[in-house]
Amino acid sequence: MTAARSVDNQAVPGDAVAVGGVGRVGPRDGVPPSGWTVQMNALGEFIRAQRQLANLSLREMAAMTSVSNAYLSQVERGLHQPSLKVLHSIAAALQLSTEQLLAQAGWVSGTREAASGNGTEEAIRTDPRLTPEQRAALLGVYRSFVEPE
Amino acid sequence: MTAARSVDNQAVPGDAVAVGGVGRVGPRDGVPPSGWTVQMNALGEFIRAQRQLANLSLREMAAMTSVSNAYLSQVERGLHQPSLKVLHSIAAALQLSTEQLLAQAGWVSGTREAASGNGTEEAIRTDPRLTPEQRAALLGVYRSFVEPE
DNA sequence: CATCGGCGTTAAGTATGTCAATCAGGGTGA
DNA sequence: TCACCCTGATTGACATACTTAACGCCGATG
Repeated sequence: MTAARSVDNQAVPGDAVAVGGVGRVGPRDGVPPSGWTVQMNALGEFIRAQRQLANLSLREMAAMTSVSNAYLSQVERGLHQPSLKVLHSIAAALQLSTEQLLAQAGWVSGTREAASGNGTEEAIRTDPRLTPEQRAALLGVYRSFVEPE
Repeated sequence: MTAARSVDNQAVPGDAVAVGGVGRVGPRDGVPPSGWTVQMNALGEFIRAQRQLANLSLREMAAMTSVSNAYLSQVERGLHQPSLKVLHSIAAALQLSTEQLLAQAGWVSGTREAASGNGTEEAIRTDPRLTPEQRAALLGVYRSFVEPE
């Protein structure tokens, strides 16, 4: 765990995936014909991560998306493939574009700018809400993260 | 049911489908909770057009996509909302990108540029070069900077 | 004419997405 | 302690996606 905020992670018996290991999911294109459940899993984990990052409970998100918390739970755990409609609502609630969600699920290969990753630097640099000192600090942290050595 | 459909035979193209101009209202709405059949219709028409353009019969396309011709027919007629899996197969068969199909269906808003300042948050959250922990940490710092309270 | 084979559509069945109600656990305050 | 309220997870009922087997129509061949 070691997340900044203690996310009350109450795993049940069996406790599936700890968020620790995976690292990141790369956008891989192609048509994985049978490796399907993998994508559901990746999508679910991504959604859960985003939701927790936004400090939303399942029920809060359910209210925003008009999707039942029960189903959201199942989607996040990779038990179901959500429809377009649901996916779209989720993206809206998380303030993401549908494409980004789809990219995470491995469905859509495009996503030019998100893949490069240096969009973050640019965003920080041009963020009008930050003071120069804050900008510098944030950039420093970010660079220390992404810099290999 | 509701065979409000004229008996016109399945003559191939040439028949004007001009049903009074759908008119693609605007890229403004997200997903109008109830007005969503419009998009199914648009998607279906687009698929049918593309298929005929490629000189494919429903059964041929069914073979390529591993989706039954019957279902393809219904999708093209706007009777059903295909799942991601099916949509992806269709896109492949028509040699289109999934994004193009989704765009036609009106699901992806294309370029979502929100200059309202949360661009940084989004960039951080979707940066593939960050681990989940790093994301959470960076986001925490950023929020502490811009926090209004 | 009759038969065959292709076309798109329909009917009925199965699989899967989705919801409302409920459960078990944990934190908080009286 | 107990009573609350909120968290995520489960269950059973229903709606929708999807398939297989048929139908009616048309053109080509015999």
